Amino acid sequence: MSSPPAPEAPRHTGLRIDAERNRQRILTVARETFATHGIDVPMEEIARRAGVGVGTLYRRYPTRGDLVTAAFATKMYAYADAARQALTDPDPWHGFCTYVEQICAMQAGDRGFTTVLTMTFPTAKQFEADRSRAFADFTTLIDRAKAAGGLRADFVTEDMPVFLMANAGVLTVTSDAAPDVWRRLVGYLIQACAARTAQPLPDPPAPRQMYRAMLRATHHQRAGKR
Amino acid sequence: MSSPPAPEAPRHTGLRIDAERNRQRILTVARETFATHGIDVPMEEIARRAGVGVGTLYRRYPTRGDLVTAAFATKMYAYADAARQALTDPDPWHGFCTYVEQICAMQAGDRGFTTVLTMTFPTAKQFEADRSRAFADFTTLIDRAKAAGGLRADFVTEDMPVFLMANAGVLTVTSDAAPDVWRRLVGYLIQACAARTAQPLPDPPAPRQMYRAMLRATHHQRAGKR
DNA sequence: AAGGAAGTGGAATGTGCTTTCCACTTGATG
DNA sequence: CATCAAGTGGAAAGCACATTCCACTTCCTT
Repeated sequence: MSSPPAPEAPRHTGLRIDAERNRQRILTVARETFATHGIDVPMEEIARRAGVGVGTLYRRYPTRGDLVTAAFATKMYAYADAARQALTDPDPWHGFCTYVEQICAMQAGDRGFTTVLTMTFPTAKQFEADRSRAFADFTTLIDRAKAAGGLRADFVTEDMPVFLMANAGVLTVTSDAAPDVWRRLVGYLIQACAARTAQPLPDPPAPRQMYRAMLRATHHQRAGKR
Repeated sequence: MSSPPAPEAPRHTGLRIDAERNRQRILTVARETFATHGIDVPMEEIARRAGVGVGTLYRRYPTRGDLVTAAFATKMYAYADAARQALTDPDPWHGFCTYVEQICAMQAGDRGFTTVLTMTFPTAKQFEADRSRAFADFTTLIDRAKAAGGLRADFVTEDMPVFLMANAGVLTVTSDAAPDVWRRLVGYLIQACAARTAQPLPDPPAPRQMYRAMLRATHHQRAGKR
């Protein structure tokens, strides 16, 4: 359905077949568990659900970040792909709106991904490459949408992560008890992006700043470390 | 500066003076610590900083929720008061915008309050009474702002907590590295509230739903419990 | 100034999670 | 089918935090 080959396929890992089978089980379980419980689930629980010992889990994925990026690799690819796809929409403004909704919907459907989209994992090469690709394509998307006249001129690429953080905030509180509330937020946000409405806005963040913000420790915002 | 008496004053607590002094120290320290580190700081750390033993802290405030609501009582009062004040603005739309900005700024200035505004504490009577008063006055505020023509007709009271959750999401990620980003979000949100721009929105949440969402356990969203 | 109620600190206990380590098992290879 | 590198599980150690408990101290009363 898209251009480059999806990063699926049972690529040869050089592992013994039983080990590879375990690796797959771990990934499958991690995806499910992160989706429903968020990326902070105990490593122990993932191991248990996957039917392996914690030792096995740790040997394959020494840090939580390694497991997270491995588990979300394909979703991250899909994320990048969505921007590429949005570029093919004949109506750039419609493409923009659809894209924002679609990504926020991806967040809404996966508690882990909700968080992952607001963080960076500097050591996960492919992962961050996908994010960069998404950003690059998104930048093109907004340029077009501005040129075509739908999108306000002062919208910047960095506004997208801001929207994702806002959506994450709504989702973490409401996803159980009021699972559609995020749509309401996104409705407001998208309307605020329309050129038609534009009033001046506070300055956008510098890209460097956003990067640093998203860099926060994997083990979520731990309180003060003295 | 406002109508009812602020809940400050060294009201007689029936405690021995040394005990009362400790209680005050605990509250002061809790306010500072929650503000900079969020409401999840270890009880132990608050006790240490206040120069008391954990035992003392626990006897005075048996649960974290008790301490949190005690520490934020005056801020909660100020929160409610802000809505009351906003009603005195001769321009209802301006009053609305100022109010939303002001509350979001309160969140930005206090990591603990950021979270507190997205939760309910059913057992803290005064605390929840203040919240209700804020909601009630806010409802009046939006009715006026709609009547005066600035605010879109489909804005509802429940949108405010949604905005607060969104802002909380942005703040938890950016408050260290990019502390002004929340202003950008709020800029978008407020513009989206303008009647001038209004396009149909997804349905708002039911009040009951929002309540349940904000009811989540005090010990933050713990992962899965099996 | 003495007695007792009120208040205190912090050691102790318990829980939940991370992370390491190694004796044992299993699949691949000749 | 024997060998052994690769792989495994789970016990154990360590850490951070919550929460209880009670021998001791401090204030207040008379």
